[in-house]
Amino acid sequence: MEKEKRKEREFNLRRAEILIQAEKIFSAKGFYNTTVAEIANASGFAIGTLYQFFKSKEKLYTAVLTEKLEMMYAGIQKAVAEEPDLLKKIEVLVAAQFRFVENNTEFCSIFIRGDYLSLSEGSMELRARMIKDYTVYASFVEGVMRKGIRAGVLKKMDPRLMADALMGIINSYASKWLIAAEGTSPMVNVQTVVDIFLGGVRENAH
Amino acid sequence: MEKEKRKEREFNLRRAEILIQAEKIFSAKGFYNTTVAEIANASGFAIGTLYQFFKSKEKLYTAVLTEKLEMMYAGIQKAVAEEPDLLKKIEVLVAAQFRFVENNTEFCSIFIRGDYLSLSEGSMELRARMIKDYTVYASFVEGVMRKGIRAGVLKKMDPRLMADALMGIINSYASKWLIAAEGTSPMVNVQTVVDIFLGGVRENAH
DNA sequence: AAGCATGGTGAGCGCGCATTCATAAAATGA
DNA sequence: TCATTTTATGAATGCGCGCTCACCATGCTT
Repeated sequence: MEKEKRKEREFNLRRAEILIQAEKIFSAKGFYNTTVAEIANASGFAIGTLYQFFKSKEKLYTAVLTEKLEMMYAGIQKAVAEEPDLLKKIEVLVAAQFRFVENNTEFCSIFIRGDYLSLSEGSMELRARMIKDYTVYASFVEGVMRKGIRAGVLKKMDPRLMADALMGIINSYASKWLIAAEGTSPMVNVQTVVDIFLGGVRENAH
Repeated sequence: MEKEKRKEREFNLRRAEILIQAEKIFSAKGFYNTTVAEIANASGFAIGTLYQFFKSKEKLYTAVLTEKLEMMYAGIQKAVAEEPDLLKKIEVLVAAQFRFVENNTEFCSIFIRGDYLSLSEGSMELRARMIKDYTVYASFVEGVMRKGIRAGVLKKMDPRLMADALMGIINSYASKWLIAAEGTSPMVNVQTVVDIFLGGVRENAH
């Protein structure tokens, strides 16, 4: 029946609108200082209406967090997979991550705040899911490193430790940019990250 | 007057006991899921008594966070200053930081949780102080890099970006260890961090 | 157009918790 | 020992906010 489809489309539109507003507010004030009334207000619905889309404030927060995060991980993995050159894969990864941060500052602020680490009881679920998603992604990065090692373009070293180091550098630059973000793009640092990660900072003998 | 001294000593002892218990609980459950009653209970005081030591829950949290953090920064800076060799300064820095993490897991968990990013209104104070302390520390690390560059042992590169990269790697390893911490010491990774940071992960031509 | 149903509404309920303060206990000192 | 100051106590208070639910409006069917 056609009706049903339209209904569903509208439902999803409304839901998406709520998610957008929630993202803005959670990003500005954090989970605990955001009220459901505020989100309802911003998205033009009554409080009760929100509860038709999301069972609880925590579920709403969970949706904001997980849906985009999975998109990000998937997008990066796709971009990296499409680059054949093993060393360039790393550059593509860094660039993809920075691009995502640049285009999703509010979302990333929520992520960095890390309120999901502190939700009570009920949402060990969310915590677990975030950790799982992260682990899967980290394993992917580790895989990139492993291939590099096999091919002889990267040093023989625990690929997981390599992956952690790269992700740490990226995270550091991204966080700094999110806090300071003065008109610049994080993309200007892609090459620096790659250079440091691949070649280190030591001035080698000439 | 001698009395006054004893009073003060006792006051500080009680205060310290409260801080220790608060650290434990905040670290386990986060700022928002910890109740003042719980802390009072754990430290063996009545609720009202806590308020003679700390004006509010936020002030208590602030004290837990800032007092040790300043110790950490000071300790690391001292250790690094005492090492004359410019390259070894970096190793000393990494080791000092990891040692602190190992000996202060509860405190570091609170720090990593980052609830201080989400406190409302009143504690823009705390947020500002944390950022200031961090900035000062980052400038110190930057100074270490700058000296290395001047001396020709490090590449000519923005020393602040170098510092951010190093701190990012350290942070990544430290966080991972705090979450997983299975009997190992984070110290086993000092050399890896230094190696990656100084020499990168690229297999250079032979 | 008149019922019927589905979805929207927001005032109010209930609860959890930070904070206070009247009172009790302890310390001080004469 | 008693009067006085200082410190400890935890029941009671007040408030903020997540969530519910009795009612309303819109649209669909006949």
